[in-house]
Amino acid sequence: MSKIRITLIDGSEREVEKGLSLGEIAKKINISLAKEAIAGKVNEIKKDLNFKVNENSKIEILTFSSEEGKEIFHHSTSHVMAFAVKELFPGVKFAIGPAIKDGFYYDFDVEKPFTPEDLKLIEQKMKEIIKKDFPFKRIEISKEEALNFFQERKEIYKIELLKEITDQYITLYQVGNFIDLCRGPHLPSTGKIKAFKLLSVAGAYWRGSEKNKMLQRIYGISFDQTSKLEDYLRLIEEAKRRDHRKLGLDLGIFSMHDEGVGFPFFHPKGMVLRNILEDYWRKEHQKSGYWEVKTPIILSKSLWIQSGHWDHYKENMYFTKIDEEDYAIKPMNCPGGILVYKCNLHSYRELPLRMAELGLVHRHELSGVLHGLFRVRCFTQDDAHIFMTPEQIKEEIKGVINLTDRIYRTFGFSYRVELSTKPENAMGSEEIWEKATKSLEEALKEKEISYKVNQGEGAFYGPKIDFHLNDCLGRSWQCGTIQLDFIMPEKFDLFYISKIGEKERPVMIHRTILGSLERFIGILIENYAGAFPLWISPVQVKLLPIADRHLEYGKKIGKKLEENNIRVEIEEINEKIGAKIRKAELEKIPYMLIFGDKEVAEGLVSIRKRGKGDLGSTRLEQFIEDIKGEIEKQSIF
RNA sequence: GCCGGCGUAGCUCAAUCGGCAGAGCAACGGAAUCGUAAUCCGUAGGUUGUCUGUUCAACUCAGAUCGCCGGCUCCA
Repeated sequence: MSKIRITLIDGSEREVEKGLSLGEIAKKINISLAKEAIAGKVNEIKKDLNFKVNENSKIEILTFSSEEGKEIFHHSTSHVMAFAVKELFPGVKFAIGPAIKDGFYYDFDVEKPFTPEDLKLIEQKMKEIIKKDFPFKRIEISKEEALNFFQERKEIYKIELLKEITDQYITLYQVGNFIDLCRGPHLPSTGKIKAFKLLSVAGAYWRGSEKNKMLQRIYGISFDQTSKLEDYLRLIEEAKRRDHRKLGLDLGIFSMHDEGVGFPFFHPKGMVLRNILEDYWRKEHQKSGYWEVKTPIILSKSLWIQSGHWDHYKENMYFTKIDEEDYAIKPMNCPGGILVYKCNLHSYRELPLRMAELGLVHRHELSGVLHGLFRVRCFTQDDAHIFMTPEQIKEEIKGVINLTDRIYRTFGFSYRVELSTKPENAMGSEEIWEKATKSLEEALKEKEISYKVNQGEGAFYGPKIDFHLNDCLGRSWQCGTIQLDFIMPEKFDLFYISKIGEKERPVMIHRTILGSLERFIGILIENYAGAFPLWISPVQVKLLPIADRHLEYGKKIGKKLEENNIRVEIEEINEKIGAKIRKAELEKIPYMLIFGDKEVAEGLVSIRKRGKGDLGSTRLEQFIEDIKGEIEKQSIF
């Protein structure tokens, strides 16, 4: 029997018999690898485990621990779900059923939407299918045969998909008696799916377009081990426990009301938090050479026509009338900033001119997208507009990246970066867009930051870099954005006087770092589960007297703490110390100071740290010194 | 905006087939003055989101409407 050479991912080579399947090769490499094998890659192309290798190749065996393996695993589970749905609801038509970041979904066209009870039935059926360990069979047929096959079954969505495939041969996959159009690869058999759960049903448009029919989408997740499913479900529970909408209300940070849907109300504790963030933000921006401005919320329609918002952003804007004249509530801060720039004649010596604004903008978002502080109809952008010469672009962008990085780190966030290019409704020439996009790319490359490109997702006036924060549960949130703009300066005829005394056109950067103060506060609440780091905690210290007669001492030390700019509250409720502690713990206050006869007599305080417990007693002066140091450090623990 | 689910006291949740709306926590009053996550007793709290209808009778059934939740689309 002839032999072939295979190269493994670690670079090692070995000789095997020609015509072995990937699964058999896996067994030769390592028996436990063969057990875990999901599919494989031959010369970078994903293949089923029963794919026979007939020539020298680079081989990789995929398991659940790789992203690609996981994806195949989820995708196969979606086929199992579709099979179950076919068994239980014979009339359904099948759309698409891909793997997604967390699990998979399948879109079905059904007469009646699925109910939660239906999900249980489907799960039950899936269990049966998995138990029977059906093999996934790959079928290769001509495009014409495939068309006939799906036409007979009136699978209109599959036919639509098929028509777009230009390959001569089409692959189908069969599990039991469910045959689906699919590129594969798949698990060898359904028995590999050790744990799965159907999570939710939701309406979803065919091909994501509002113009198309709404289908029923079932979301699910699956794992190769039961314990992983349990971990995942725990994570979902944990996320629910941290929900900023609930915590925000409980901790007195903000509230929402029917009287102003999408417009958050900030409560006293929330304002403390917000003001701390703003103070910190201002300090950082002063250090980085920014000036701060404030521009009005309502501005004349003519300004929005000139800026292009009237043509490109009207759907999202609110309007009003003043003295019979049309006005708009600002959805962005840039036109206001531009008017400030235009007040003076600017020399090249002033550039780059960095103008920051904590600007309150209003945007009409569709009612269905509103979500706590994460998605609102009015929010405060930590905006800035930088006016500069074309030569300064790259350095300025790098400067913004540095500032962003520093601010995110302060809160303990890592992040990833995306670059969005020219959208369909863009203003300005192809050439300008190309130049702008290139500057952003170059800055990222020089900073050695890896990024993902989103084709066609830029703003209408320019390409952008987006920053996505990762929180402690592994979720990500869009916050910062850097948008390069050659168009507004043109529209508003901005200029500066160059070295040789001529008028030159500046370039603009629009940028945010926190993104929206409101959203950022929501993220902080969830990331810290409401237990804020000391330096941003609305209340830093709670004073807990053992008995009523110690209240007076408490007021004295409260005053001393206040004199040292420490945010303090005293507990005056008539309760036992255990109850007072419990209350303070639930309020997630970082430090509790407890004092009774002993402390009053000796001028001490007993320190209790949130989540940690009793730290013993110390002199008040010592505590003040320590806590001031800790606040100064902006420690995130 | 679209699809589905849900709206009962400040919060968390009960109320059988359509038959007088109830509990815990919180609040308030009182007793106890207590040493590191809940002391005990009492009081008050409601047009069951809103409107319309069916019915002898509606928290319960139907329709409309507002809001919330999960998604789709969109996004800071």
